[in-house]
Amino acid sequence: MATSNIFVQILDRVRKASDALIAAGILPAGIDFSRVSVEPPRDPAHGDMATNAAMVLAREAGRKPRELAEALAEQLRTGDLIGKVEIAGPGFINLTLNPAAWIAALRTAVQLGPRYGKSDLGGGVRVNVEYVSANPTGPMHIGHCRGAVFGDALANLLDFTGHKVTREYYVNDAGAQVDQLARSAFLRYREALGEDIGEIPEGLYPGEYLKPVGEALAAKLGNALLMQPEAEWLPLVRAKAIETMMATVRADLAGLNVKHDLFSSERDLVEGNIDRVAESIKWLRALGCVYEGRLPPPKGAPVEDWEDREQTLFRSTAFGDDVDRPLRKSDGSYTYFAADIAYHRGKIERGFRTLIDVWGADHGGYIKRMKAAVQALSDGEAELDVKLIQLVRLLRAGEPVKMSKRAGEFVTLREVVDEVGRDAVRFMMLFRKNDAVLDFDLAKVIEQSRDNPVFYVQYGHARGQSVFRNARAAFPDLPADFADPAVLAEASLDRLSDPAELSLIRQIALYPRVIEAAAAAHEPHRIAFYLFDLASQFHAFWTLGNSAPHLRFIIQNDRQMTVARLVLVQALVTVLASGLALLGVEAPNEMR
RNA sequence: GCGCUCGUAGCUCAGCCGGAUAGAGCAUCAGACUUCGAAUCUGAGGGUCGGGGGUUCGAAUCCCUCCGAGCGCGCCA
Repeated sequence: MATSNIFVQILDRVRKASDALIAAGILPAGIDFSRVSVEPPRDPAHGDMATNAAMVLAREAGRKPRELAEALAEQLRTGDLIGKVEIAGPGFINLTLNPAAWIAALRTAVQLGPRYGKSDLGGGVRVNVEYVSANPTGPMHIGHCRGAVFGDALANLLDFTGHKVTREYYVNDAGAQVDQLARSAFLRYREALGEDIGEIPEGLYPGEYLKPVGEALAAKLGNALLMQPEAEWLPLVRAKAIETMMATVRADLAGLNVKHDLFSSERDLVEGNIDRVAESIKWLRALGCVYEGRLPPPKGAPVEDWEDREQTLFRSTAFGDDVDRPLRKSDGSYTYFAADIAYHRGKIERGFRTLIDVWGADHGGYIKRMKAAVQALSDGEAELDVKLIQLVRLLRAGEPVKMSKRAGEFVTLREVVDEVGRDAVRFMMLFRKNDAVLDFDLAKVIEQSRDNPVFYVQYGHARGQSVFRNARAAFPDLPADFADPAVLAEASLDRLSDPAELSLIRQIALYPRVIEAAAAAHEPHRIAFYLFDLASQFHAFWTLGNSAPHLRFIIQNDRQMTVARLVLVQALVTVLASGLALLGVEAPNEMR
């Protein structure tokens, strides 16, 4: 796939210029080109693009940056892409492209349509993205949803950039929490049989969402469970409760349009044919990464029931962690970490060398040991990137929404989606860096104003589509498809020469670069910010038409100009729709 | 005490794995509707990028240190 990233195309030109200098003996052969970049300058007066090549290569070449810049500039002046080459500051080479180069970029965008911005950056490498992985102990709330949307968008983005992505959900269906879930459900079962259960005891789940589980059990089994000891009824009730909760979670995710390829069960790791946790520990022990030993007592907040005892430890300090980490609890069962090791080992065994985990920020202290485990499990060949998702503060018109976790009263994801819509939730969750706290204001996100970025961007798309509707009324014989190469070849795109038009085209041409950077950094929020900027430029250009009628999209007596402008609008809606699709947000044709 | 994530305009935040004179929105003030959607746009004021060192041709960005905030610190997940 040839890149549609015009910055990469120009970087190739710079590389060719360097090659020419190598041939001329001005640069040494095999010089390190890796730090050379071509980027848009902050100040438009510096041209369309700037390269740091002369400054970066100067040292190794043993030449002054400006002198080298002169030599490179001379080479860059050849060819038809670049119109103006200037040397500035300490050795920047500022490039101004010929308008034809921008027009070509515009044509590319329209012609590729939904494929514009796609790249083979990932080279088909398999990437495992694990996200949500919320405990099946209740419906999803607003906190879970940010990680869900983030993971989903990141997976979309990686897929778009040539990675083979598997989307996973790790179901924590083992351990003490789901046992407590089972006990809570059992109370609801007794309640359903007519018993007065009073208050739900501390430590259990008080939410009313478990009532249907109790009722279903009562309807199906009558009072059969009441006679049994806990050891007998618990697995049964637990399975029913988990099944019901996971069905809820899946429905909640579907409501957000968050997709997963695979739900992996923690319980299966232990209760399958093979105890994969024991197997993983044994395997690591053979490598010398697991041993029996003692840990120093924890610092900071004193632990009341601390007892010094020998235990099974993972040697995470060998991989940069602060202390070695226990794999078994005092009752002999595995720690969460031990199971997670087995789970990640499974990912590696399935062939993944790039792992991405999306976690809540409160799990930050867990990163080092998990990375250490992945190092040990893969002999250093797999890489784990953990994306921490900061907390969401739910507001209504600036006031915090009251929630009491103890009473089981929290605003569920479903309620939020029902109130403000999936698009608003998804876009806002991505309109912030993942590691920064996010304020989500239920009142603001449904505002129809510039203050609300969701609306602002979607309105940009709708406005673009309205141009087509109006244009077809004015010129009934317009081409059906502006992405048709024949239409594009015939259109007089060189008439798009106003500075405002070229500025909009430049922003459109930036899209592939933004996509690649966002994918490389695992930061989908960059797309959201880019779309906001793009919409902003479009709205600005639109308003120019108010006072300068010749800059309107539809020129009644100039069909040729109208077609050229429609191609520009086509590019705009193409990119807005593409970016919004990556974020999982609708691109509406009208906002009414 | 240690570790992690942070600290950018009055407020909310961007700042593209080191680039040139640090950007946007809100708020404030001043403007643009017989308009292809004014649900929008234009302009102005507003900054020691928490403080201080260091690396570099060049630092909001990398390193050290201090200050401040949030999160975490066997046998919860």
